[in-house]
Amino acid sequence: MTNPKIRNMEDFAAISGLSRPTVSKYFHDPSSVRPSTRARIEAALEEYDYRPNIFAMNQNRKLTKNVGIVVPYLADPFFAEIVRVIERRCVDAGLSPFLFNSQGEPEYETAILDTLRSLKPAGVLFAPLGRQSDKSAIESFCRDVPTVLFDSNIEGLGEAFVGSDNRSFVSQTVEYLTRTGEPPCFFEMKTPANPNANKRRLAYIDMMDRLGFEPRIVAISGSGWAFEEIGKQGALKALQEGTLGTNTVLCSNDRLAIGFLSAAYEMGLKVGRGADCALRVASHDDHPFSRFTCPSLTTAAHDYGAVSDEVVATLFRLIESGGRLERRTETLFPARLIMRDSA
Amino acid sequence: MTNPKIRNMEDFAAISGLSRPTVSKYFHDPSSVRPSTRARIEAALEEYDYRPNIFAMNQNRKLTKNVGIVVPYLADPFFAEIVRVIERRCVDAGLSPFLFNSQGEPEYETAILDTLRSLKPAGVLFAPLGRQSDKSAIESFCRDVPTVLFDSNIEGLGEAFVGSDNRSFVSQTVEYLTRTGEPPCFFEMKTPANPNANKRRLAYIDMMDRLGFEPRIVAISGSGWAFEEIGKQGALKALQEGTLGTNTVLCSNDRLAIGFLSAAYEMGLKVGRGADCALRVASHDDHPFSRFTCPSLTTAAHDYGAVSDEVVATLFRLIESGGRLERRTETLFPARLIMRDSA
DNA sequence: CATTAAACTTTACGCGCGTAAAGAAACTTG
DNA sequence: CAAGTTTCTTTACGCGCGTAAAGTTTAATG
Repeated sequence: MTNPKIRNMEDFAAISGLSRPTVSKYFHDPSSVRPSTRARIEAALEEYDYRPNIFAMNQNRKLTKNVGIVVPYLADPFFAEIVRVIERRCVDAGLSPFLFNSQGEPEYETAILDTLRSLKPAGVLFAPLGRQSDKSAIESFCRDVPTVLFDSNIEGLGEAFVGSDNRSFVSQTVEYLTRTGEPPCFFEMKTPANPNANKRRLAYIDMMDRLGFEPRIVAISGSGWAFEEIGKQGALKALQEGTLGTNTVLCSNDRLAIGFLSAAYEMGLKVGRGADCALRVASHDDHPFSRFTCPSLTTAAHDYGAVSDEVVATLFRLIESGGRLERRTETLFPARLIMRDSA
Repeated sequence: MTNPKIRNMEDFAAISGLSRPTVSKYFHDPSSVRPSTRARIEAALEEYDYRPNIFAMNQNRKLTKNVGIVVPYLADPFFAEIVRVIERRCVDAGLSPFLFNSQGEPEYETAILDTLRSLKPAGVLFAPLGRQSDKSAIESFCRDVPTVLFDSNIEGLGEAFVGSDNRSFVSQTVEYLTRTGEPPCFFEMKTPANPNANKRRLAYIDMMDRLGFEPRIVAISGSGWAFEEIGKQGALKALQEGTLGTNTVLCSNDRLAIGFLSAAYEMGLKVGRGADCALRVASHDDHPFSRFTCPSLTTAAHDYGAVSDEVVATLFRLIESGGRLERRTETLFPARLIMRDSA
């Protein structure tokens, strides 16, 4: 079938009876050539499975079609899920997504930015580590490469930020919990890595104040990204020492809650709304596994679809307007309360 | 600081007082130049943060330092975890890992292979979808690109396979369960996507035969990668209809088991070893979350570390021997039984 | 059918680097 | 210190493609 070996675009242009610049134009944008020409190229493409050399292509293009996606911790199903959606959208739009995982480490994050810089991406979707991030490295990166931040905002950096409205998460859970039972304490890590955690704590305090209740923070120790384990140990300790001060617990995020539920189960404490239950537990994020916990977790859900859509849409706007936006926008999506069995 | 703008290797060689070919050699292998020369380059590197253009670099190199990593479903924490370790090893070895996610779709998997081909990687670590994979596409890919398969084997393809010994998983769980209680039924999807599932079923049947028990397969319906949901629905159905035929359930994998436990909890069935328990549930994989289920899950664990190590070691051997190995090796690691509370 | 715009061909240059060859300079060794 | 070896410099070419300019063909329009 593939009799004459196609070594490059020159060869391929020859066998399809066109000139190389025309073929080059086609690969840049198939609709930029006459339909009849396009048909000829695509017919040839069927027969000889030629693909332009990625490296040579990107070397001279002012703007590549590469898109960088950087997340702080890919083993967290929350990010895995968001990335899955974003990646697909990019491919559908003819872009080449390159996925990077900071693995919770600032040095790694900075190294990724360096790599990314030399990939000359048309745009980057970047969820920073947060508190631990090397701000100056990110700042310099954002100056050179069109970047959309998501999940964790860093004030003023990047061309735009897309994320969820932490206030909306907390106000809904706190409102629901106070309305249906005891006011909740707030269960979180002492030194959270993610800025969203801080926003949630502040929103909790504010919300409790507003409703006329005394805020009560249960800050557990532990660092890193093993949130479930940290939550479990923290919960065991808090439950044994009785430091919760209420029968209602609002966890900062679902992964901590998963640990909490595990601890409660081990201690024989039944969690839920029923009269026979010792505790109510609610949380935030709608982690992919939160519907399978025991009991299933009442939580405030990210609008995954809307966030992903907006992130990608912002990226496209950014690319189309040549890498810079008029002004930095911050888009926050509200949460949706999901009532399950845990509270 | 960076007064003269460094635009390319030429410029950089000039300011570091060396010739471009020498600098080029350094970037190819820092130890290939005299220590004093290396020091000069690295000093200059400190001052002017030059990085060679990735695209130009790879264009002419016969062998790039790129490594492709392809997994079937990244939102599965099992893969996320393995990838995390593998990625790190590659970076430490001076290779550039590129991560790809097949997202459970054969077309996507094939497209990734095409992309990967043009990335001219030194080697590829590839966990295929399995049954759904386009075998001929993979075969052709493996002919062109040095590939190590992992997780799912495809007979004869790739230069090597590294995975876990399904027989070892099942024999340990079956032995343990039969020894300590009723013989287990085997809970699995009717049409599993992954070939490991088939091997586990066969090992179960074989093991039960050998121990003189009647094998009993509970095959639930459902397709795709939402294993927890499939397991939960299947478990609800099986428990309501009483089709298990025993109080002991061995799930094909942890994600199904997570669904099963959720179903049991909702039905008020207590799972565990105690006298007050209605069911025992065990499984395979040691999924990152299996220690946080309620009750915590008794399971047979992959030796994540050993598998990752061996995968990467095989890749390095493959690269060093120029992309081909003398003979195709298949390395299987045994499981380790982890007794927790569910059985 | 003439006019004009769009699409194409030809020609040519450049991107940033790999890499090879030949000779000069710097290190080793006895 | 001479001989040999390693490392470096100089020179030069090529990779596969982007892209620009100028000229030619094709299609669209009145």
